[in-house]
Amino acid sequence: MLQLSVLRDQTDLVLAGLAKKRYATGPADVAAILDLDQRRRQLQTSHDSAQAEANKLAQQIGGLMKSGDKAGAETLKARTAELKQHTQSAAAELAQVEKEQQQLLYKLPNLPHASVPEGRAAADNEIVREHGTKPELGPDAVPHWDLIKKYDIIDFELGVKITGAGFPVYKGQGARLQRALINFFLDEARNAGYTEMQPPILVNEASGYGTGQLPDKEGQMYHDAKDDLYLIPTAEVPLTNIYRDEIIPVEKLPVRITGHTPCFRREAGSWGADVRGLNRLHQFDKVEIVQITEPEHSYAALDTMVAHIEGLLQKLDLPYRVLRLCGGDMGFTSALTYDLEVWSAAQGRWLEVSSASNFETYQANRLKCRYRADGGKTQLLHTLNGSALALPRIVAALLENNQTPEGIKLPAVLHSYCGFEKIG
RNA sequence: AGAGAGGUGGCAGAGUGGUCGAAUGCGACGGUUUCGAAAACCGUUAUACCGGCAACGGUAUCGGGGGUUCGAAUCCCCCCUUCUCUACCA
Repeated sequence: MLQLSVLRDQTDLVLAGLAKKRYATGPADVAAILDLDQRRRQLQTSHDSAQAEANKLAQQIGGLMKSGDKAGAETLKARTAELKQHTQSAAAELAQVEKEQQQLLYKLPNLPHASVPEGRAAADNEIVREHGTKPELGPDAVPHWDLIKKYDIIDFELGVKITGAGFPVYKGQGARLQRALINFFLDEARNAGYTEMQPPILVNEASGYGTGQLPDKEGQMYHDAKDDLYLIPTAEVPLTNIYRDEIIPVEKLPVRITGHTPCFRREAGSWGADVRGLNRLHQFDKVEIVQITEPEHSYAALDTMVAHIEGLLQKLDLPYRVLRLCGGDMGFTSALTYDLEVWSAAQGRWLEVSSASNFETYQANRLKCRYRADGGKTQLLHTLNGSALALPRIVAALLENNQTPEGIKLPAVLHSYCGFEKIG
């Protein structure tokens, strides 16, 4: 959520940012918010001064009652009745105005960082760098959805039977590979200074609001109506919400945490050729890294996160590229996002395996996640997160890129984690 | 899930309708003292919003929300949560 003070004091900057993000109704929404803000402040002032008078009178009435001056007390009571009417109507209108303003604020996306390229869609994203060489596969090479059947390591039909489409069953070496990757990613994160956490994978409504999944995007999450809990779409939600309503002591900064969780996405619609096999699932595993930093350090932190993720891909020997997302393709809450994509040799295309973002104060403002700068006023922190990494497409690339007639040869770094060197 | 008891500031813990943003203690911070430290003493020690250039003033907040009242930490209702016992389970 954008800060009101920024909307007020830097309106032009906000409008330019919203335009870059391709947010159509920016000017109208901002104007409406500022109008409501003016009204809100008037109401607040009027309410507060009436309440102040009423508080004084209440004290005087108390004094009169004690001294036995019933008549005097009654006179003052008449005045408090008037005041009460005023404060009540002002409070009611104030609540209404605040609610409207809040709803409009929730609708506004974050402003993009200056380095974010202009653009509307994925084709406009900026390729920052490419690393590694794409493997040359033989003529017999097949996509991962054929490989998993050949080696019987991931079973989609079985998942359909148990749950439904998009919930695969990992079997034998497939299951062990999953566990190996999770352990590898967590160990790497820990070695990079992230504290490992195991958060709940169901979250309440307040947490959904904190990181920006709610309102408006509830359709993308599975929801348990009976207990009003949401299955997390990413560990970002519980991990970041650990720091909701916290004033973090400056010596504890930066916060660096990591966690592995299953992730659940309803992904309504969008089925087709691009989403075959492991490319898009309703349930998948992911290791997430989260940082919370002072504002002046957040972009350096984002760079270290991207470097960490690149290190993982290098150790897995996967060719990858780093993209800086354009304004139109970025997430709603992000100020700057790098996507990392690995080359899927048999599909002949890039697969997104990680997204690392700096949210600046956008989430922190919703979360009320603050610190105290130099003993002075509290100030909003910057939140960041990145996938390090999401498993399914990594698995897809590992299977496809490393297929040989003798089986799938896994990268050396995974041998001890898996307990085997090849699949098949 | 059933029964009972609780939830007060960073922590502990008073406070059952009136001047209570809240006693007291601990902790933390600043100062006096000291060569330095401890001890002692003095002072400070929440968050948000509104007004103000500021100093400062106002309002709200005693788990959350609503209600009664001129006035609520205190009374009433709903919800959340913690503990004890029972039930159930991993």
